[in-house]
Amino acid sequence: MSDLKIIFEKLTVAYGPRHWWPAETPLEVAIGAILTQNTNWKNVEMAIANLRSEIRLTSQALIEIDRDKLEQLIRPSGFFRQKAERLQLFAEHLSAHHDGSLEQLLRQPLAAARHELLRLKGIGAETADSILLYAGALPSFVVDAYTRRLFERLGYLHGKESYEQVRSQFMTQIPVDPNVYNEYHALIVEHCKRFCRKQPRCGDCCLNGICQKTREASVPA
DNA sequence: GTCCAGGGCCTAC
DNA sequence: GTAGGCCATGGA
Repeated sequence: MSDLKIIFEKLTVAYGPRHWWPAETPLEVAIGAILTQNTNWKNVEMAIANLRSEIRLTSQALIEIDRDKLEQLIRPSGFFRQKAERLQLFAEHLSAHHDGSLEQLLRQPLAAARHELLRLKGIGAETADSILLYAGALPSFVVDAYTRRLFERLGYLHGKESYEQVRSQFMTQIPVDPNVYNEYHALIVEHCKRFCRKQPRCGDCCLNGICQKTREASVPA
């Protein structure tokens, strides 16, 4: 069994199934994925609550709402001007090419859907993979800052790998299964929120023994 | 007051 | 191709 699978199992035992990404529709997942760019999820929840209070979360409603109004509604999520533009460009793309339906975009083969998302302004690799995985249940592994931080601490990454390199490393070593990718990413986030923030606070965590950082910390100076 | 959070774009080199 | 600056809010 590969190390990545062992780590997945340890995290699963420690935290249990996460059933991640609270959202009612695929489009809502995509909205959250854009709003959470470099932003705390709590702030995103406030922004989505504001949106819900004013409009239905449909591509048409996102297109029709006044830009300034949209900016004010999503303001708590930060970077509100560029995120408002990204939301409207995304909705306009869906309207122009998929009858306003994200589900239709996601019915394509994974590679085609990913390529299409990556061509949109404001949709980078992580946001695209989050949409593919959490909105479309397509097996595209999500690499985020937590993934890098945890696996650098574990000694599997060195910080110089590209996004695509890290992604393919995961996708070749763990089963091609959206349920596994979904859980794995969610477990990484849960673990990092507890133990691997920027300011290291290694504690008695479930990965003791295989974490390079923990081993280093336990060696007397 | 400072640091951090579920990134991505643009520019310069 | 890649390093650095910029975008911005709210909570700890």
